This record gives sequence, C-alpha cells and structure tokens, in this order.
Amino acid sequence: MISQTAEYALRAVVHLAYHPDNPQTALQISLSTHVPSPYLSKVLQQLGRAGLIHSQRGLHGGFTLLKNSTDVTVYEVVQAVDPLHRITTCPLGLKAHGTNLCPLHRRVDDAMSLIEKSFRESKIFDLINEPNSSKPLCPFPIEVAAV
Amino acid sequence: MISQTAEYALRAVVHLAYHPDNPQTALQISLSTHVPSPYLSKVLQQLGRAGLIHSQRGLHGGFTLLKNSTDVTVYEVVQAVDPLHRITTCPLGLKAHGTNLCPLHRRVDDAMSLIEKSFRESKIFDLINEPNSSKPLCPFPIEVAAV
DNA sequence: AGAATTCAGGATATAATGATCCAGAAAGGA
DNA sequence: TCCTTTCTGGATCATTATATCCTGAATTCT
Repeated sequence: MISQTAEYALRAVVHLAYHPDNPQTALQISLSTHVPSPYLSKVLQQLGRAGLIHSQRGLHGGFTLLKNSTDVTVYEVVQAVDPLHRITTCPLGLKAHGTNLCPLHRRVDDAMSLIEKSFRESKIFDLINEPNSSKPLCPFPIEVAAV
Repeated sequence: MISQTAEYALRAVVHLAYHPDNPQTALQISLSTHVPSPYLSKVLQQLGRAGLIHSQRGLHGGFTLLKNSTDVTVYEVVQAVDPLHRITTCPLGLKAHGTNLCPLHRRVDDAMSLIEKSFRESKIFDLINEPNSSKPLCPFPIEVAAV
C-alpha cells in the first residue's frame, strides 16, 4: 500500500515532531524508529531535498522539522519520498479513452483519491497528540526523549 | 498503489468477462489487454490456482471465468495475485502497542480499509456495463470479440 | 498413432526497491 | 590547527518484482 520507504519517512518525521527544539541525529532517529540507520540516512536526505526537514552537520547537529507539526501532513511526507501517482490517462494507451478513464481505471483511481484525501487530512501533530491512544514509536515517550 | 501484476490480473479478468462462453487463449488476452504474454501466462496461472478461472489445454482451449462476472469483485482479483496486507500488529514490534495500533499505523491501516471496501464493492460486471462510459480494454468492443 | 494447439512449471534475465559501506565535506570544540 | 562529530554522495550489494524462454504435458483433430 505505502512503500517501506514511505513508512520509514513517516516514522522519522514523527520522531522529529517529538523533538522540535533538539536536532536529532540519524542514529537517534534510527534507534527510536527501528529503521536501519544507513538506509534512514538516505530517506532523511530525500526529506531534506523535499524541503521538509533541515540538516546540520557537526557536533550537536542533526535533523529538525522545518515546519510546525501542525502544518505537516502525512501526504506531504509520503509525497516527498514515494509519490502517489494518480491515473490521468488510459494505462493501455487507448486513444479513444484519452483522459476519460474507463470504469476499471476510474475505480482504481478513485481508490487512490480516497487515500490521498485521508493522508491530506492527517497532520503529524494529530498523530502524536491523539487522546486515549498509544504514542507512535514509543511505548514510553519519556524514554525516547532521553535518548 | 496496486501492483503492475494486480493491474494485469484485473485486465485479464475483464477480458474474460467479455467472453463468458468462449475460452480465451493467453495470446488473445495478451493482445486485448496489452500485457506481455509470457508474463500474462504467469498471472493467469495465479488466478487459476486462486480458483477464479479455469484453464483448458489443447485446441480450442484457453481460460474462462469460473463465476459469473456479477459475482466476481475487484477485491477477489487483487487478493489472488497481490494481496493487500492489512496492519494488524505494530510494525515496529512494540509490545506495548500490541494489536492496538498507534495513531500513525491506525491511519495507514484505515486508508487500506477504504481501499478494501471500495474494491469489495466493485463487481467486474459493473465495470463492463457501466452506462455512459468507455468500455475497459476496448475502444471498440466488437473488435475484441473478433480477435 | 501422429501432428498441432495450448497451458504448466522451472530456469533465467532485468529492473526497481531496500539496504550497506566508505571517503569526504562541514561544523564545533580544545 | 587538530580532533571529533555528523551529514553528503557515490559505489556497491541483496532482495523482490517484473519479464522472458524453453521443455514437457494435456488435449484435440485427422
């Protein structure tokens, strides 16, 4: 449904959202998100190039969210690393269909639009502040903060 | 969103739904669906093993749908070749979450459930009989029938 | 029985995704 | 300046998904 890479990116952004004021190193993020750290570095690079996070080298460096978590959506994160490709023309290349999808592709694309809508409406802030539910990434938020 | 294989399987089933009474060879299906025929053969085998289609060797053999297209859903076809894996336990393996997903995975899984619902409600029959729309696979249904 | 048709299954090739490693650049502190 | 920390980018590897090929088995027709 969503790629492994998109899942990793979401975890990383959630982790950064927990620490808006402290740059988090790739290693720290890796430990709390359970994402293999060399691969995570690549994913973080993609998020950086997409303008979602800032990176700082050197001692006390690391990654920080560029926007407040209230202004970052799941959609933006997924789109940054593994964009959802909507169907805009007939995948069979039938000219007679053109931009007017047949019922088969219409329904598949409609399904994608449901996903897109759902992801656009989910803000990272909401994920980490939902009442009466466990916190993403951390059984014990205090521990993550202490890493 | 859905894999190439699932897309191919749907095209093949739609083609078979157009020809409930005439076994269609892999080559015929390949031509009308624009799916590379050696790969299509593998996909058809999967559909056969899943019990959706019947295959017959020899002259005048080919593939036929086992059920009426009114009784086959998009969901069944996708599930046969590339099943949608719902999230049932925390992907990070956090025991504290258990089967009670955190908001992040809850939303991703909710998105999947939307897809699942949409696909369960789409019958192949409806795809090929939707009024006021182009027909799946074929700009000119009569041509496909003539292949 | 023999020839043609058609699917089944295994082996293999190619491409995309996921994952690792390392040398180098940027930054901070002593 | 030198050392440590930390990200960057390139190269490489492993795994999975996609695609092809070929031999053999089942079926039909003559």
